[in-house]
Amino acid sequence: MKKKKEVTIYDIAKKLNYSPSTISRALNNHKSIGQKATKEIQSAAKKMGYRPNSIAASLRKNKSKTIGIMIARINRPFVSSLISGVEDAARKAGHNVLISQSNDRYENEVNNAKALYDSRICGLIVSLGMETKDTAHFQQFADQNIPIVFVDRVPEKFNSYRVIIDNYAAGYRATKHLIDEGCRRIAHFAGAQHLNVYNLRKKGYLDALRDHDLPIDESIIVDLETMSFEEGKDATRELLNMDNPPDGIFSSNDTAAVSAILTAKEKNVKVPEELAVIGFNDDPIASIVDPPLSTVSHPAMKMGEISTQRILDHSSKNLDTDISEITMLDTEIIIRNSSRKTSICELATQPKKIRKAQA
Amino acid sequence: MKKKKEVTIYDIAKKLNYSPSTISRALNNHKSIGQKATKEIQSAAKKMGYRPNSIAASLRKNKSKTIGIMIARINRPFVSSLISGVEDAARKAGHNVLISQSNDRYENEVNNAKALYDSRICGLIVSLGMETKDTAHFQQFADQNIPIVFVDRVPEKFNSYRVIIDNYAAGYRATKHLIDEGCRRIAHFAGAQHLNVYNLRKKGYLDALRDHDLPIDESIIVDLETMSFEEGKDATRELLNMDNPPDGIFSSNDTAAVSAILTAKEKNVKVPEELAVIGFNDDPIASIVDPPLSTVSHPAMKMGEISTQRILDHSSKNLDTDISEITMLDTEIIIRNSSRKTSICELATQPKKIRKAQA
DNA sequence: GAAGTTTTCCGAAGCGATCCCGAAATTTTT
DNA sequence: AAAAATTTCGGGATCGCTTCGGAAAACTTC
Repeated sequence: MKKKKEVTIYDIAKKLNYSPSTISRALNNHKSIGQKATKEIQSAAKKMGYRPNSIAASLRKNKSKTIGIMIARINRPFVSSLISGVEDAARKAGHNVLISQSNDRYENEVNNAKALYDSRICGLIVSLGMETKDTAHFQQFADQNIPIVFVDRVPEKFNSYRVIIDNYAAGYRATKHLIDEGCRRIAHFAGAQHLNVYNLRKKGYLDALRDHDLPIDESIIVDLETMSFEEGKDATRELLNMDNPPDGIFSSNDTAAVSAILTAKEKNVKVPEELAVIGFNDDPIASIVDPPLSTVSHPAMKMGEISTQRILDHSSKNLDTDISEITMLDTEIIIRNSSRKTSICELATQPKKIRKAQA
Repeated sequence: MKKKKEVTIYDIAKKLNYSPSTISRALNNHKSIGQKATKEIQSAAKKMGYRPNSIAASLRKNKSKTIGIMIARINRPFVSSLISGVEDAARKAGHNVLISQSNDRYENEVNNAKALYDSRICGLIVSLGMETKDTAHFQQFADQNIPIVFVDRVPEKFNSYRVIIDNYAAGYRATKHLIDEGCRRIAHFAGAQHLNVYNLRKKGYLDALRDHDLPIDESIIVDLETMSFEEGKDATRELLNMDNPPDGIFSSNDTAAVSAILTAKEKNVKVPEELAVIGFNDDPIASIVDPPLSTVSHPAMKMGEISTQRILDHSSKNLDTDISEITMLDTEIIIRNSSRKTSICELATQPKKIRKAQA
């Protein structure tokens, strides 16, 4: 196992007849080191193939430049875009990104929290898993003044940063849009209600119905556990088999919404004429399905960037973790043909943005 | 900035009247420590809220339990699934995963390599960026006996691990499938030819044509730079405007293939009757587009798991990096309606798997 | 019971960098 | 030219953990 000896600051020190401390400072452009010395040391370091050992630096400084991410599953459009945004922003600031996925299992989330803690991350970005109802496993970070940013799926109460969208407003507007298009009996695919995102979207849906004097029928409000394609399919079948089937569906995600469209087509129910559909997330499949799916778009990547910024700011300004700062971002309702009953029919692939859900 | 004092092994040592070395060993279940002592120490550690500092351990042991990933962009179906597989496997083995994306820029790839090196990862998993033609920036890892696993987009020559699919065979079979369905003039959307994946798929395409005595027409072989939706759209338009338009397209990814389907529909060209289409990757959009897209499926998550396993094995067996081991995985051709001209028409959403592209 | 084995634990030296404190060298001021 | 101020650099402790080599304690064996 051949292995080149790694070059350390001691090696450079010996070679140039400086002390290790001077080398360290010179490499970090410390002002107390002369210009010639700094230049000499830096070029020698490069020539010798020196590479800083950030593990050693982290240990000594007692803080790392690593941001941890906890999400349920990476391979989902929203999540991977979120992470992409985090990585971009972190990299620009010279930070690394450690990922961990819980696969929506609470137990994994707890263990991942430990693992991330043990590697002494300087900040944590979390989107809660499906099963998570308790947040005690995050306390250890707060105790050590490690900033936590909850994104999208956030807990009710936990002093920390929160980067979210206005789910209530988005749910309200999505529903209102269907009403505006002439729907009078709108079903709802609701997700796990202990999660803020699904809970608030449903609230928005309910209030929109109320405000427009439409009856609320619990039989067409379906609580889907995982909001999967199959669940959506089954739910749509049942809805369409009712004596009094709905003329619209507001689904809290695109996966279930797309399955609704496909299932309707299978049963020769015309979308949007007989069944208008609107989803949530603006996943790639939304613009591909036929007819293209109206939906609510999340600024996923931007949410990642902002979350990262919160952590960087927190660290640089040396703030305390017991603050509670909420950042609420705009959503956009994207109208496509799956819900366009009355409007003039535009090109299917041309999304038309209406005014923001949140000013 | 309140901050609970962190508990170290010294704190435990003082409290229980043991030496720090004993604490360390007990916590690691070292056999040279008595059972009662081990149990006593471990329970005290838990009670005191001790959490190991893996940074310190890494420094001392001169190796970390962190696997680095370099990819072009996270928010793509294939890549995010790959990463998901890596994370799952790594987590099971008690390792962390550091991610970095180059956004297909060579310069970023070089810088990310430095950053990952500086954090002393124990292994690297790479899928090359679009611009990357040179692999010198990976040499530093090999020099330190840090295993590198190239996945999917791999370099021609570099002693390391490689986890790939048989792109040639897949390209051949995809093309042959179109021929079998009756296509006689098959266009090809080819990606950047310095990348193995696109290069080999094209080779397979060419050989399939030759073997079936079909002419090769360079004017319907389109080199798309990024294989984006827009590029695919433009290319399809041009192809369909030809005096002698193709009756089939084999696209090296699904994005461009889907754009071909949508563009054809726009121009009232019937898919698959007048234009059969087959893509590559089996992205979620493939099964959603109408008609559903035939494609070649990658075992993305499994590729991630295998890559991780290579690194873990390498570390545990203390192997040398100058080996060259290739793992070639099976692909599956998934036939959907976008290419089903002759076969009995089955349910659109029912993929039909034909025999493996590679035995 | 003495000698040999085995088990159980400790001391201390690092891993590679950072940074406080002080000293030496240089420049500026009087 | 001496004193003061400034710049430039070095010594050495330290971050928290691991591990080699050895010693003390416990247990075997004849």
